[in-house]
Order: sequence, then structure tokens, then C-alpha cells
Amino acid sequence: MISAMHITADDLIATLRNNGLRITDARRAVCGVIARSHGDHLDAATIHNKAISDLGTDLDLSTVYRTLEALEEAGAVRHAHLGEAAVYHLSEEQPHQHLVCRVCGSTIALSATDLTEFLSSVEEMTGFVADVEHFALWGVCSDCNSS
Amino acid sequence: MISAMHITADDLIATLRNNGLRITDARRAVCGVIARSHGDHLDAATIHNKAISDLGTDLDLSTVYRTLEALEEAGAVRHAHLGEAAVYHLSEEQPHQHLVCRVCGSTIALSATDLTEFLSSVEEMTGFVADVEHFALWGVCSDCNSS
DNA sequence: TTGTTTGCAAATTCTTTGCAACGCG
DNA sequence: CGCGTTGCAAAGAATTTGCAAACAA
Repeated sequence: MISAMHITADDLIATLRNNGLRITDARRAVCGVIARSHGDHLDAATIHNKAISDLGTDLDLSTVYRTLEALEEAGAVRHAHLGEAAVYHLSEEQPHQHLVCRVCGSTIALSATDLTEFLSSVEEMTGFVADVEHFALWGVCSDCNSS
Repeated sequence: MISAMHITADDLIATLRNNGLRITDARRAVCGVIARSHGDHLDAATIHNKAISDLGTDLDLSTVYRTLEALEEAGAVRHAHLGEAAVYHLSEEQPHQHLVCRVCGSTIALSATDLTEFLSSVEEMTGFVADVEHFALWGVCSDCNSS
């Protein structure tokens, strides 16, 4: 199993191995980038770039996608849609709702505990259990609103 | 101005005209489809197909995109992201949050009045004014949850 | 007429897939 | 060694763009 507090690249690699997958340099690199990303949500292109510079050698973008898919299937990673491209993050991260400003593009993270009441009332009304992480909330931030 | 209760194709066409744009068969057709869509959120491909069958003649998809863009710039139409493709709807529609089930793909609409409390608390905490319409809320519906 | 729109084809962006060569276990 | 992985190149899906011909005003 995985330690709950701080996931390392080795934890992710162990996850892959435990799912019967082989460990390669490419996968080590992607796991390293994700593990270091704590808090950040990175898109495939960014992960790709970081992995290449870590690795020193080239690495195909499709391999990055396939590794992320494997990690997601293993339950260690999830993806969200905050804008154009999908962004990836560790699943153990505390759930939070992203608020993306349509004017300036800035992103605010709102802890899911602040949403508890809202989410239970949604569930009560509809039976729908929401995953706030997956899609951002679009709107206008206070800075852009006041100007 | 536009009547508040029920927007017609002519209203949309008038909006375009008032913005200095010319009225063409293609634009009339797209406006017709949008005006009839009341409540539905249609993607570009669907609007394209409906417009072609209304029109009887062919119509390029890029023209549909350009017309939708013009209507959006004029403020009469907005788009949202509920899944893969963008969906378009009249801006005068009552704001509602879409709940999209990640398992079965079904969509529930939740009126924004049910969200009022939530939205004001978000605004209070962050100054962020949310547009619930733009992104769906992802999750699992009650049917898929119970099975 | 004249500047706007359209159709067409091609480019873009993000993501997925087929396949032969490669390499982990 | 054998089968899972990779790189590469090509396919895809949604959307955008350049351009010459067609058209509204």
C-alpha cells in the first residue's frame, strides 16, 4: 500500500509494479514528475517536457499519455479539466474545487471542506455524488470584477 | 431590445443586424435552430445538421462556428462544456448547473436557485462570481451509485 | 459596387492507436 | 526468451483559419 501523507515516485512505481506492469525509464520519469508536482496540476505536455529534462534522453508524448493512463487505472492519479487540456494530479490530494477566472485566467483553489454543505445538499436533492475536482468552476475573480 | 420571455429566430437575427452584421441564409438557419432549442444545449455538429435540413441546401460547419461566435459576441448565445464538445444555448435561459454522471453519461439539470447559498458563500470567501453554467459538475448519479 | 460571408481545404491542438523494434523480468 | 513497452507516424475529434468566389446592403 501507499503511505497516506506524501507520495513519492517510488510509491507510484510500486503501484505500477503491483499492477503487474513493468518498470521502465520512461515510467520512472513520469512518476517522478507527478510525485514532485504535489499541489500542481500538470498537463501532458508539461509532464512530457519535465520528464525529458529529468531523463536527459527523449521520450514520446504518447508514452506519457499511456503512463498517465496506467497510473490513473491503478488509482494513483486522476485528471481534471480546468481549461483546454486535461491536467493530472495525485489522487491522494485533498479534493478542492478550482475556480478559474474567465477574464484573467487565474485559478483559485477552494478546499472541498468549504463545499461540504453544498455537496450534501446536491446529494440530498438528486442522489448525485459530485466529484468537484473534475471540472473547474468558471467565473470572474474579485480583481477582474472590481475593475 | 429583446423580449425577455421567449427569444425567436428573428430576435437573434435582429441582434446580428444591430451589431452591423449581414443577414444570410446560413445565419438565419443557425438562428432558427438555436431559437427552437429552448432548454436544450446543442453542439456545433448537431446545430450544423439541423440547419442543413432546415435549409435544404448544404452549409459548412465552419460557417456554423462563425455564426455561433458572432451570436456569442453579441451576447445572445453562450457555450458550456458538459463533455467532449462545446454546447451552445441562449444566454437568456435560466442558469442551471449540469450534473453529468461519469458512469452512464446521464445529465441532471439543477436550477441555479438551488445553488444560491453555495454561490454566495463562494463569493463571500473568495470574491469569485461563478458562472455555474459553463462547466458541468462531474460525478455519479443515484442509479449508478446504488448498483 | 464593395466590404462581408461563405465554402473549401488545410492547419491546429489535444489525444489515441497500430505496428515493428526494443528491453524488462 | 517472451511479452509488455516504446517510438514513430498516422489517425482522430473538435475547432480555427486563409483565401478566392459569392452575396447582402
